[in-house]
Amino acid sequence: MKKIVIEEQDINALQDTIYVIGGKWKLPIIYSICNGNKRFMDIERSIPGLTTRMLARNLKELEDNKLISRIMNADIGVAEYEFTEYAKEYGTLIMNLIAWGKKHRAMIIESLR
Amino acid sequence: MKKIVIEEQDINALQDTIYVIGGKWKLPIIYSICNGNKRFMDIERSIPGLTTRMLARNLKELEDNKLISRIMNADIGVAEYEFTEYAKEYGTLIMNLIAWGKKHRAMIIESLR
DNA sequence: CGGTATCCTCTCTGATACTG
DNA sequence: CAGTATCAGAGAGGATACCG
Repeated sequence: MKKIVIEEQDINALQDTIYVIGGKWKLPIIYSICNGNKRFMDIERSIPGLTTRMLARNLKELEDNKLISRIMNADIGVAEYEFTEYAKEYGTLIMNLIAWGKKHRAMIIESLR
Repeated sequence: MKKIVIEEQDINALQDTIYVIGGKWKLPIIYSICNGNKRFMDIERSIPGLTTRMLARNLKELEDNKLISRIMNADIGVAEYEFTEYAKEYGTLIMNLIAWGKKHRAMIIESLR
């Protein structure tokens, strides 16, 4: 039986982590950019139900957290969004979260049978 | 340069994960139980600003997700909450999230200087 | 095209009182 | 002690119109 020991400051770090990728649209947006969408319009159209207001807000938050970068291409007059190298370093962590989510869902479903 | 590849169903798993430990009070509550608090009153008093309503609701959600278990001790007339073995299996993941949160915070602070 | 501004709704949260 | 019930406020999110 393992023992969990967490310090108070860790809780703050953990809440920060969750906040950065939390909310209704952050992950769908990340997913969309993963799939090659770079422009505002492309991202917006790739996510059903997402409004321009929420997209603008969430892109700004992700940018503030250095997970994506906004590059204004003056030549062609459009902005492009892409992942930062910083974001890419955390692919493994994301994968761990995904793996946990899948196991968790399976466990909950099993427990309801 | 690493490439991130995420499937659509992964996004759902990820949102589930975040939902389970998201919100304002889940992590402080987990932290409190970590520190040996087992009874409703003890947990409530250990977290400034937490109301009985939110504690009751969050304990129920954590219980629904099998992360904690509620044990009614009829002999002494009190309920006790404790982590499930299931929750303990994911200590490593929690630690990874904490580590990420700390590095992330340091990076953001550094970028603002 | 790539956003802002405005208004509205709805959920989450807070304060407080009450109960077995 | 361990909650539940009720009401009210704040903030996230949605619909739509407008702007450089």
